[in-house]
Amino acid sequence: MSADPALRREIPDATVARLPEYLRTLSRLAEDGVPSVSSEELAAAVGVRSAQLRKDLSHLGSYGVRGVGYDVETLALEISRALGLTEDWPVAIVGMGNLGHALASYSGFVTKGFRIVALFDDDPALVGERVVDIAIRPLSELDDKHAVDPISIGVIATPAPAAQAVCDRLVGAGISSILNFAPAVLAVPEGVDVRRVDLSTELQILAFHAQRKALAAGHLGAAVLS
Amino acid sequence: MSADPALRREIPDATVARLPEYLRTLSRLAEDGVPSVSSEELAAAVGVRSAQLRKDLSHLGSYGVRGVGYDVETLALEISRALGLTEDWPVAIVGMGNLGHALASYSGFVTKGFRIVALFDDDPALVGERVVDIAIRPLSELDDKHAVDPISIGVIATPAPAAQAVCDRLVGAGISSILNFAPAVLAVPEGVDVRRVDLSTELQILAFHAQRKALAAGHLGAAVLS
DNA sequence: AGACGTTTGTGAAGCCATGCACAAAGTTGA
DNA sequence: TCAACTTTGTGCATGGCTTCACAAACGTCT
Repeated sequence: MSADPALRREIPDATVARLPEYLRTLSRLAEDGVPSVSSEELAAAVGVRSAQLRKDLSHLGSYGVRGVGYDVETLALEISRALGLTEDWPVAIVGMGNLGHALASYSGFVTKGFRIVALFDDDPALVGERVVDIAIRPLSELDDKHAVDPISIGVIATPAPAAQAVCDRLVGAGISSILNFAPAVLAVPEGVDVRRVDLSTELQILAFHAQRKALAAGHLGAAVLS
Repeated sequence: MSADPALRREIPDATVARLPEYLRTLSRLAEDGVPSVSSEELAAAVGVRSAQLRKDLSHLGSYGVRGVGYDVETLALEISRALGLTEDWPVAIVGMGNLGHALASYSGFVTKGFRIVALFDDDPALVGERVVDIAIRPLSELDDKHAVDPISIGVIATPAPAAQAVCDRLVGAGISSILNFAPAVLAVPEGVDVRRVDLSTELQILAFHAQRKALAAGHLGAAVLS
């Protein structure tokens, strides 16, 4: 009757954001031959409260055994299913500068569930070069349906000024999941998901806390400014 | 009397996370010669609600003019001050593989407030190489106080297995702000800030939503599983 | 079989963040 | 000078996430 809670219920965004972390830790445990974990142990390894872990997992279904814990293999599989990693997602990277190269050869990319199927860059000096056994092509070929396999996820690794135009092309090609490394806010139609990863934003957040600590610790006056 | 609200009041983390975005947009407006913006305009450019923008800015102080809006230059300066970007933060990158190279030459790094002062890698094939005019050195020199300028922020761009050991070294050298690109949870003492940027986590979150969309759109049954 | 110890799954409470709606404050024009 | 208009700053309500605390469920040992 009731099939898969993961596909029926609503899973909170905050929970979804933590699932990859749980999965990574579970995979490591599985490699080490650990058969099962308690919520307390797993939570400690990931760095969250055990109650939070249990509540997160409860959104996927009831895969634990009371008095025992969770079977590592089973739980890893269920999280994979919830995240949609049981099927392969074809990924394309646009912008093959330093960052694009790093992303393409990043091992974590290939792990599970994702497969790079296309690399794009309009720089003639880069077109034709092969990275991880895939030739870099000009972005114009993205529109050509016959030249490109289906793509589920587009990664933008271009400079900021080019990001919006690239994004429009990706959306035009039917891609509705985009990972944006360019420091730019992208305008997209309804139904398209954009996640942004920004190095300088992260640095600035660190700087804020660093400043806070510096002020709290040493010279907590520093009022002699204006 | 009351000096700087940014240094006195508590600024919510959620607000701090948005300030860099506001700052980036304001900088672009300043370059374009725009003298002032309303909360409505700025919010639209960043992609948030105007009420949220106003509430965020209210935590820094009262820098707007009713009936007019915010002076672009002034607001940019105040956000910079709140984030601690009026002084330079020396940054070190550990792990000069593909990602480390990309980070070192990433333009956004140099923009404002941050300055790369050291590059480390223990691979003999990399030691000595110069990137952005800085020579790569072995990590052992980090401990040598005389060989390294003060460092405020450490960036970990190593493979996951090495991350914890590198982190321990950074902390041992007195660094209390760490940006971690390795897919690993780092254990650090109280008072040390770690922010993690993980590509595969972001991809997995995208995959979750993509799966959700696929199920909702097409075959919303798919119950023929178990 | 039954009692005991352990761990899950979850109601309930508290907390933080978001969004609304409006008074206060400022500008512009007559 | 005064009225009309614009936009900020904020009290309040709403919603979501986190944490607590405990009953229900399971295995184990006698």
